[in-house]
Amino acid sequence: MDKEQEILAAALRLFVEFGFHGTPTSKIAKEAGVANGTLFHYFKTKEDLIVALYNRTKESLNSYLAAQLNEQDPLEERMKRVYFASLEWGLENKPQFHFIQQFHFSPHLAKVSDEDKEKQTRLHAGLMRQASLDGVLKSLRPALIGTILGSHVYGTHQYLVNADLSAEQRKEVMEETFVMLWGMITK
Amino acid sequence: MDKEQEILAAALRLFVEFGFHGTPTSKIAKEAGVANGTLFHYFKTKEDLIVALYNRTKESLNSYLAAQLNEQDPLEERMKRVYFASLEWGLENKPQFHFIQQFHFSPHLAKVSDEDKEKQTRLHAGLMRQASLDGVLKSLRPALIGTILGSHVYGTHQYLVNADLSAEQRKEVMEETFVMLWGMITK
DNA sequence: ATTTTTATGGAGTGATCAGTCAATCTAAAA
DNA sequence: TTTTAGATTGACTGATCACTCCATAAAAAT
Repeated sequence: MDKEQEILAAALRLFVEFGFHGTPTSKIAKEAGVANGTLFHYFKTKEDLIVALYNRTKESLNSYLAAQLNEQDPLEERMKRVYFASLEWGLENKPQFHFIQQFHFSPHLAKVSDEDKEKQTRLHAGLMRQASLDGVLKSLRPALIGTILGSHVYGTHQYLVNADLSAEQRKEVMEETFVMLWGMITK
Repeated sequence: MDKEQEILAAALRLFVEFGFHGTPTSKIAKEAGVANGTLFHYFKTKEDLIVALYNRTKESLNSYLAAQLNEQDPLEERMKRVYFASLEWGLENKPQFHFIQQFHFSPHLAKVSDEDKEKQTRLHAGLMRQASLDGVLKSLRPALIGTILGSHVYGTHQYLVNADLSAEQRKEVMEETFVMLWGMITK
């Protein structure tokens, strides 16, 4: 792992534990095993570092989701795959998942460029568009469905993290909650 | 409004706009129209201020919900009332609602006492308990239902805030999403 | 009326932090 | 071999910040 990656990884760990305020850049550098100046060689400011960490984390999540997707599958199957994969990624990457939400309710959110935002929603937007064309969804405003879908994932993830269950029980919860979700948004 | 209230109100405004990090206590004091020392007379530390602000905000939300509740109503009606009231409170108090979520994903969450936590969940816990006894809910883990319920409210609120709709349209969305929610958690 | 407690002010302080800078190292290009 | 460009270091700095402290005023208690 090169120094840039080390810095990002260290920052993630510390931000989740101590918050943006609570982690000085000096501690990030020390935890990453690099000098203070090196951090600022890679990231012009602390805020740049925070935003870059967010963008790369979302990129990582999205490429994981994309890899799980089979274009031949029918729509419901693909949606289910994305749902499961999101939760699995969240369970395998708890700090990352937490960081994403932490970031969403911080003022740094405003610093994400439109271009990056578009990249980060492309996959989901595509699925939603197709579902709309197929006419399987309830005739609700698409944005409403999207938002509710997202919060359902976050909510279920939160439950899975807090109640530590066996692998089978977890799978069961995912199945149940997907059925709930699907029933909620389809005709 | 006394000085303590002024300080809390100012802190809320600034925290939502600039984050916990981005708002120095000196700015809070200035915005509240009090001296620096006065702030520390009421709150021993900045963190105390943040936690107190959270507790009082939740208290305000909960007492609003409690006021809407009619003990004679049947369970579904009471749940619907709480659902609607939560969203209405959130729309009337956007910064407060945002602050609550911002706080949830901050390390300050750990500083909320068990006693305060219990107070803040009492109302919802009571409704869930009754629903459980009545046997109207799906036989899922209660904690799962609770979590999903909460995130459904947050998600719907987020949509309502971003898509600025007329009062009737908002009401409609609330109706629709409550039906979705109710169908999802009941047998 | 006197004492005690609480509220308010604001200048002051030590610590901390984000970011700079000049020096050194590395390695690849010329 | 020499040059050049980027990578890395860590001491340093100016600014900022949370919090203190003491003076004073207002209110409450005696």
